[in-house]
Amino acid sequence: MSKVRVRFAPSPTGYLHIGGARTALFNFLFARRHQGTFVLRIEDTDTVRSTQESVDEILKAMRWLGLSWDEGPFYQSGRFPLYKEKVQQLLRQGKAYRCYCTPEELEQKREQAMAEGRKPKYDGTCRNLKESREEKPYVVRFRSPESGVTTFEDLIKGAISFHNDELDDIIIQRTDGTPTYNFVVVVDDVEMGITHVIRGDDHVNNTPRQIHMYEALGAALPAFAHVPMILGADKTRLSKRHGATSVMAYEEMGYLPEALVNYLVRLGWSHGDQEIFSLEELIEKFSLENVGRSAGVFNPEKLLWLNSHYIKNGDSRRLGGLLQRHLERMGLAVPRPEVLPDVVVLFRERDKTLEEMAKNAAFLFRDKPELDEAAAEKFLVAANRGLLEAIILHLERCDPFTHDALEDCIGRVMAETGLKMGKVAQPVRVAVTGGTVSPSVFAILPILGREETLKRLRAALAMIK
RNA sequence: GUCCCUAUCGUCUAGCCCGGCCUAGGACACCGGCCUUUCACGCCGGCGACGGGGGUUCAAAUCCCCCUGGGGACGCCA
Repeated sequence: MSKVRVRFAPSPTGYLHIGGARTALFNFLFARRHQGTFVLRIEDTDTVRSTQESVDEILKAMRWLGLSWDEGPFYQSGRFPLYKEKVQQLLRQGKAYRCYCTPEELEQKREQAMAEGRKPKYDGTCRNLKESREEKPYVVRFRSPESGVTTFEDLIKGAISFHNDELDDIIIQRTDGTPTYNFVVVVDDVEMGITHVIRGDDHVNNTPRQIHMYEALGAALPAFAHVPMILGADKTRLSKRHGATSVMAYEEMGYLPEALVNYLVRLGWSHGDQEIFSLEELIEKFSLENVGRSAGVFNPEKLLWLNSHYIKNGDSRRLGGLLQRHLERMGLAVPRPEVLPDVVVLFRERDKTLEEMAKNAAFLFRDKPELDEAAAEKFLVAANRGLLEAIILHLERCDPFTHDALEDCIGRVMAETGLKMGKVAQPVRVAVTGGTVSPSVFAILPILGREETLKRLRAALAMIK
C-alpha cells in the first residue's frame, strides 16, 4: 500500500472549534499511526471571509493541542492559477460549461422548487447553450452525469450510494473568476497526493460530486472516511449556545490540552473500556474502524473529569508554570514562582481546572485575604479570641515552620484549650485564607511563611477586639 | 419538501461484522455510605439502556424489512 497522506483543511473564517479540532486530531492520529504525512491546507478561496487572524488563531490552537503537521500550511489563495487552468481544461473537454444565470434568478428558482416540494437543484438552463456570450458575466458549472448511481465505500460508514439524478451541476468558478470549494478540494487532494480524506459527516453529500470531478480530472480516488458530527446537549449541531466551542477558550478556562485531546478522541472512538489515553498511546491504538457512525453529544462534565485527572497526575512543575499564567491573568504577581509546584500539589486533588486552582490559591498571592463575611461572622468572634492568642503564641515559637512541626504546635494548643481539631483549624483557616474552604492548614502555612501567617492571624485578632 | 446518514443507560461507549458466554460491561453525571481539621479527593454500594413493529432462527442487542426518532445536505460558504 502506498504511503498514507492525509490533510486537515480548515477554512480561516473564525477560530478552531471543537469539531474541527477533532477532525484534525483524527487525521493527525491516522497519519502518525501509519507513519504517513499530515498536510495542513488553508481553504481560503472565499477571499471575502477569510482572514489572516483566523489562520493565526487556528495554527495557535493546533500547536497548543500538539497536532503538528508535516507539510504546509498551503494556502489555496496562492494557487488560483492552477485552479483556473484546471477549469479551462474541463471547459475545453466539455466537462464544464458557462452559466449566465444570475444569483437572483437562481434564488427564485430555488424558492419555487422548495415551494413545490421538489429538490432545489439547478435546472440546467445553460447546460446545453450553443452560443457563448463572453461579454456577459458567467460562472462555470461542472457537468454532472444525469443518470446512474454513484457509490463509494466509506471507511467509517460503509457503502454509500447516490442517484446521479439527485445531483445538480455545481458552480466551480465564480463570476469573479475565483474557484469554489468543491472543485479546489478535489484539485488539491489530487495534486497533494492525498490518499485518505478524513473529514466531517457534513461532507457526505459532497462526495459523489467530488468523485465525478476526480473522474473528470482523470485522477485516482482517495479513500473516504466521514466522521460523525458533534452535537450539543439538545442534540442540535454544537454551537456557541451550548457553551465555549473555541479550542483556545478551553485553554483560557484552565483546561489542559491532553484532557481536551483525550476527551475529543473518545467522543466517537473507543478502544474497549479504556478511558485514559496519552497521545503516544493514541498514535499506537487509533484506527478508523473503531470510530462510531452516529453523532455524539458534547459532554462538558466528562471533559472536566478528564481535566481533573490530568491535573491530579501531571508534572507539578509544568502545572505550576501554567498556574502562574492564570494567576497573572487575574492580576496577581508571583514573586516566588518556586513555590508553585508545591501549590499545585496542595490543590490538585480539589480543583478541576487551572482557573479554579488559581482562584482558590489566590489568597497565597494577595497582600491580605479577601474575607468572606459569613465565615468571619462565624469563626472570627470574641469567643475565639483566647484561642487565636494561644495559636499566635505557639506559632511564634514554632520551629521549623513546617507541616509536621506545625501539627505539633497546634496539638499543644489543642491540649491547652481542650478543643478538637475542627474547632481550632477553622478560625485559623478563615484568618489566613479568608474563607472556610482550603487545603490542610498545616500545608498552607509553610507556603505562606511564619511572618505572613502571623500577620494575618494578628489582623484577625485585631478585628475581633 | 427531497436526498444521504444514523439509532444500547441522561451522556460517551463495549458488545453487533463471525446469533447462544448479555438476568447487556465500562466511564461521566446523579443518589447513599465510609474516610475526614473545612471543602474536595479517594474507596464501597445504588439508580439507569438494547426506540417500536414485523420477520428469519431451536435461539436476536446481534441478521432482514417497515415505521418512528435524531442528525446532515440541498449557497457565486467551506
